[in-house]
Amino acid sequence: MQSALEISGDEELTERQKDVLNAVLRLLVEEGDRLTMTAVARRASCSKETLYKWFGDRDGLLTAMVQWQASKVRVAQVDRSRLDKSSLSASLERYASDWLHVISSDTSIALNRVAIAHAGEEKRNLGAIVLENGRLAMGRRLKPVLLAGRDAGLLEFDDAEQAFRTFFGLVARDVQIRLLLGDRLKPTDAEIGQDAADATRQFLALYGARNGAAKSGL
Amino acid sequence: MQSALEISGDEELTERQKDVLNAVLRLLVEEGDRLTMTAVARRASCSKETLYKWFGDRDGLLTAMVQWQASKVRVAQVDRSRLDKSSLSASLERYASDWLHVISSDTSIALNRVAIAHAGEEKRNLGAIVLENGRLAMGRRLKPVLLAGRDAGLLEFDDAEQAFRTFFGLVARDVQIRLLLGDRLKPTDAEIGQDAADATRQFLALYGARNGAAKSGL
DNA sequence: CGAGAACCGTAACGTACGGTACGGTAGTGG
DNA sequence: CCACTACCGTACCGTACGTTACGGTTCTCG
Repeated sequence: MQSALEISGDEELTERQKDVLNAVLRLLVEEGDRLTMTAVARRASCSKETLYKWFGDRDGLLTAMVQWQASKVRVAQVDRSRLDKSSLSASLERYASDWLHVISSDTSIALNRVAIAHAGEEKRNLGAIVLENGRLAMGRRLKPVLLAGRDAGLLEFDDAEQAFRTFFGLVARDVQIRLLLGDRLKPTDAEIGQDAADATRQFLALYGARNGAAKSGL
Repeated sequence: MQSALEISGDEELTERQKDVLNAVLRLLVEEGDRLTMTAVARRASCSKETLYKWFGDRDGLLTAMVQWQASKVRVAQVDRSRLDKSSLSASLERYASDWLHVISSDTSIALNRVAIAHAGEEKRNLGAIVLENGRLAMGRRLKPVLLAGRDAGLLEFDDAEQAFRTFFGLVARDVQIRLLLGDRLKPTDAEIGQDAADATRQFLALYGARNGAAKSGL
């Protein structure tokens, strides 16, 4: 048994419940927000009564699924020891590549779509959950790397948040919005690798030390 | 009278019909995709019968509204004569500022939300309409400016599309996705001006001529 | 003025779907 | 064996909302 109103996501979910949430996710990728409770029950081979007992209502089911997925977002951590120019560059490139893979995935697209559709609602704001565990979590993870790079004299910036946002822009560009709007873009692994390398090179050109010409305005 | 299936958007719309679509837009900003035909009729002071006669069905109404709005997206055109470093910079900054204003507006957010929610549907793909008249239209308008800048020896790049996408990333960064997900961000005019100036400066640092260190990878 | 079109306001229809109830089965514990 | 729990499958209920129908008003045109 499980209270219908959990906050943190993955805690206390049984395997069976995760199976159900997986079914929800698959259905969401296929059908978008039009999925029905009946379809979920059939796909997960469970009864609607169970769905309502576990998750409260339709919104609770979607929220649980989004929280559960959000709790799984993990991007490679970087060891901040022995930071030199090439290891910093490699870390940034790794981040960029991971991030591009995430936002290009079917599940991320489906999740962001449903979160955007339900953004700004009073209770159970899916947009806030996805925002917190997507874009904002990325910022929290990358910022220490940027600060370490500055401490090591490899980067120059005043505001780590501004620097991160620039990096974000150079990496993501128009990819996410185009995919969300249904553009058939789907970059290949090779393209993602290339884009990550380009973005990293551009970021270092703008914020790398010994490049006074390109210092950010802030 | 009007066929329910128009393609290009603003043609053949009477003032009264535009009033109705304006009501739809206002309602969409307030309520999102949950707006009902009854609410539209009440807000627009028209009968549901009229709505159905003019627009066919609910989807047709939303499509007409999105097309109509899309047909209104116009960003300042730049005169390509007398292109020098400062006029190019001013043009880019103007573009960046206009674009940030657009994507920060309530109507753009509402429109993109509904388009994303309905993206990838078979018929009447709102995502495609918004994509075509938003991001892609921006690209078509800015590319000639970039090419003119290259012809004038002010910019260096191989692929105008790649250069534009970088500019797009530097300008938009995480603003659009955050707003779509419900983040209270709402940059002020002053912030937009600052961001536009920063993005332009960064873009010129990367792609401006006489800056060999920062050439794009492609 | 009369006929008809265009439209408003509202009542009515049909249905899809969220949510509930209930009977049936398997497992568990005493 | 009995009581109990947890669950499946399905039938069922209530309602919101898309869609249609219709009576009444205004306007145009002859």
